[in-house]
Amino acid sequence: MSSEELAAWGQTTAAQVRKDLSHFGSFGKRGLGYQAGELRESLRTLLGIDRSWKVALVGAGRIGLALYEYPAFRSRGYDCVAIFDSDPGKIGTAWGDQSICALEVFEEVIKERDVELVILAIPADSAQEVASRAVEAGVNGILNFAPIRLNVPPEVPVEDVNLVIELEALSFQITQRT
Amino acid sequence: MSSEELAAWGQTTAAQVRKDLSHFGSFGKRGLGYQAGELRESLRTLLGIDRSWKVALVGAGRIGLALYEYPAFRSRGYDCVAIFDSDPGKIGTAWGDQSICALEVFEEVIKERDVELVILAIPADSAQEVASRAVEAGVNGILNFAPIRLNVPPEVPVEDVNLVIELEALSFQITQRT
DNA sequence: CTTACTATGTGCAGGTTATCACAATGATGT
DNA sequence: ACATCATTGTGATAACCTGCACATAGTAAG
Repeated sequence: MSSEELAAWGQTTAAQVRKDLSHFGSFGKRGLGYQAGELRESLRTLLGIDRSWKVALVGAGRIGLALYEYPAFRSRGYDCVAIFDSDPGKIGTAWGDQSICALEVFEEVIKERDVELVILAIPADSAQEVASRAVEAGVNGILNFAPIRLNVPPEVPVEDVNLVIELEALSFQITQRT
Repeated sequence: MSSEELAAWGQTTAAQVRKDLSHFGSFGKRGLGYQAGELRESLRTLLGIDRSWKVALVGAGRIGLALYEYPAFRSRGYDCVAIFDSDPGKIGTAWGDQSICALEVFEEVIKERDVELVILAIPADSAQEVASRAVEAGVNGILNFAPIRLNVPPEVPVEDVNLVIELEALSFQITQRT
């Protein structure tokens, strides 16, 4: 596979592909291109996705459920090993093989099950508190669906998914188009 | 409100705030700062979010449901005026005040209800087809949850939300941290 | 009215990112 | 063995973005 092909696939340019890859090493053969399977495995290792990650889901609402049932999730090695919610009516009930835990036992469960990533699918007003507790409990990264900027130490990466902002970005581009 | 305050709020610098705003005009008063409400309205107009947008949801699965029930959605002026699904068992049933339509009547309904934005919450293998049909039917923008790069004409903006990539970005950052 | 003060808007400099273009290099065929 | 061809990896160049620093302009007080 040539950088040209990879570029077409990823909506970028051949030079960009080569520069980006060269940042991490030399993966191709001159005159021939890249051996796809081999490149794939190198990148998987490099990106840290050649292993499985233990994930906890906070928030057993509709977004939480959608994520929990998302097939690509498990197939890509993200194992949900705990679910939390603040609603007493949900605590103790189960989704699949996971029973929903109370936030009171958050730290305890996180440590016990060696959770590395936390997904926050809760309202904005409780997100900061849970995020701080997660960091304190030793979590390594946070995927945040709450529409709020989390304040966490810089060594803990946070990825934000803000659905409203995505829609607003569309609105802006359409408005500009004219 | 000073650019300093705005910067602290948005996790950036005062100079950045002023530069960004100056791109679109002069909103502040020297020696005084920005009048928050006034700035807010100017930006809303600028971003095209000072009005409501008609949205169609394609895919009445768990992700679709989570989005449909997401309160921030409607409160920000995004009105879901149609829901589509390919599952015959779902067609005709209703979510709230919206009855689920078949994809066979997609173009018809899109045009009839003046849909401007389409949210794709369907599997990757049917996403491209629906996207093309949406563009053909005159839709102005697409919010895509399918893990695939959509091929659409450049005048139709697409925003991608790829949950797996978000998690993988976290994995990468954590892996690099060491 | 004048002076002191505050915070904007912006020219400039530094740094980062993207693009170009080509020498280096390995494969292929004669 | 040699020439040809294809495609990489990378130095040089250009475009872009960020942050600084200050002249500018509006406010407030005496």
